[in-house]
Amino acid sequence: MVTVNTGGTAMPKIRSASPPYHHGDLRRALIDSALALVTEEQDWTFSLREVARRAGVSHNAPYNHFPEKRDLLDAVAAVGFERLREGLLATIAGIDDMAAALAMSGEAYVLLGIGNPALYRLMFGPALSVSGGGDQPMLARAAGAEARAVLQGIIRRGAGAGTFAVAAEDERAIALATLSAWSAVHGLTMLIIDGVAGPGFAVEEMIERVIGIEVAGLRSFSARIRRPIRAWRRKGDWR
Amino acid sequence: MVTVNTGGTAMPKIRSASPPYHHGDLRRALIDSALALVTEEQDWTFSLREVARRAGVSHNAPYNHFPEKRDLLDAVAAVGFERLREGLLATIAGIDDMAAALAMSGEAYVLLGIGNPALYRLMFGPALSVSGGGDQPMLARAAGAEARAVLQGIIRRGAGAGTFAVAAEDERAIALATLSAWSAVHGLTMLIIDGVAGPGFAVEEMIERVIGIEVAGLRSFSARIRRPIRAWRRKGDWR
DNA sequence: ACCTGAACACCGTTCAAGT
DNA sequence: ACCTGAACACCGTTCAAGT
Repeated sequence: MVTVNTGGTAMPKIRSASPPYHHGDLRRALIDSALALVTEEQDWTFSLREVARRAGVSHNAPYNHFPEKRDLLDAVAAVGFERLREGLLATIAGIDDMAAALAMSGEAYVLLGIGNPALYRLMFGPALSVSGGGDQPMLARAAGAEARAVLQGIIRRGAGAGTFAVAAEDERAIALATLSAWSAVHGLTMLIIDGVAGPGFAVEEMIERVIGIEVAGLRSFSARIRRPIRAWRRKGDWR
Repeated sequence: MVTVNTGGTAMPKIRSASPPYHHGDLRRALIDSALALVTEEQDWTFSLREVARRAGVSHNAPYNHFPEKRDLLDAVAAVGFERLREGLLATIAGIDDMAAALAMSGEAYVLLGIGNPALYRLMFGPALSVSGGGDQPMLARAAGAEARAVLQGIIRRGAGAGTFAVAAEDERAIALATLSAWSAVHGLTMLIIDGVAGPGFAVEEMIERVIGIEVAGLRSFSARIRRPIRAWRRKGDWR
């Protein structure tokens, strides 16, 4: 049905290094098709066969590039994390006040997340799930770590400047403060996507308040909260 | 294959009000089977047919009680939210210091969540997703709102006592502060479940720090963070 | 090395029956 | 009202081929 390059009688090879059959890069084409599906359908539960259909290949062609469907999801999620990281970096470029940088990157984080909810869910859903044995997909994990490193850099620099109540040389404290900031924006993003944040509040209003409280906490945190040990510690309580 | 009540020749009806065929309550049995599957397999992507098999009925029997598979997931998620709410209530019973109550309930929240990761994912995953038209499942939404109300009650009472920097009569501010606390514990729970929080930190350590910063923020939050409007506001940027 | 087509075991959902 | 069995269209994955 689909005809390509019918104009030429002899199809010259673009490169001498024997390019793959179909596209220049079917692997990339599959990832792009999957990204388009996630974005258009607002749903990450697409079928591998549908991705193949969209890329114009048989339903088995993907197995030449991804051992399992999960590996394709992993690659798609990695692209999402790369875009997220680039968005955060672009947002904080040239800012010297790390409290402002954290607030702005936090806002960008949430807006990016809710801008493509299905992709965001995919990034934190099946791509990261461990689910037993075998070799795990690792692309999303690595890309996610690089995105988190942007936040961690802000916290570290702010700790050095005295902006946050974190000892500048204490990498563990810096990592924990980063986890706190990440939890806040990740949780808010998820709650907005799930439609349980609000209702009756504008997105901007929720972002501003949640991040404002987070920044205030990072500035003033010092005393250790009493940590009550309870029967709930036993995880078996919740079957 | 399965024989029940072979001892009696005549099977007497327990109630005169003509009970359903199989169990006393197949609907409940299906929910229980699904809960057992989620808990044992550590995976919420079970098939409806498997649930039916486990309950000892044909693969179509569930359709007499749930219009779609999603409605069963909704009911299962609702049970999860009810258990969560009960856990939070039991944790804070008799506590007068609302900062301590928030810290303890936050700790209980995360421990309950990571105690059954697949159920927690199910609660915030497919059960809540809106996904277009038609009548939505609403059980999980309602049960989730009741669980959130526990946190909101703590914030409201703490606002009245001057524990948190929230005007006691400002219900909108109370709701936003609750959203902040919920985002923190929800985000942390998800990050731990996904295996991206840490690594190298004990769960207790992460919980204590994240909740400590959250409580500190709720105590000291006042100034409005400058809210920079950026190109990122346009959601289309992140395709 | 890369792709295709047939095949297998499974799934969600529908439909025509049965009691 | 509640349940069963056959049927439909689909899916992920495997296998034997083809170039």
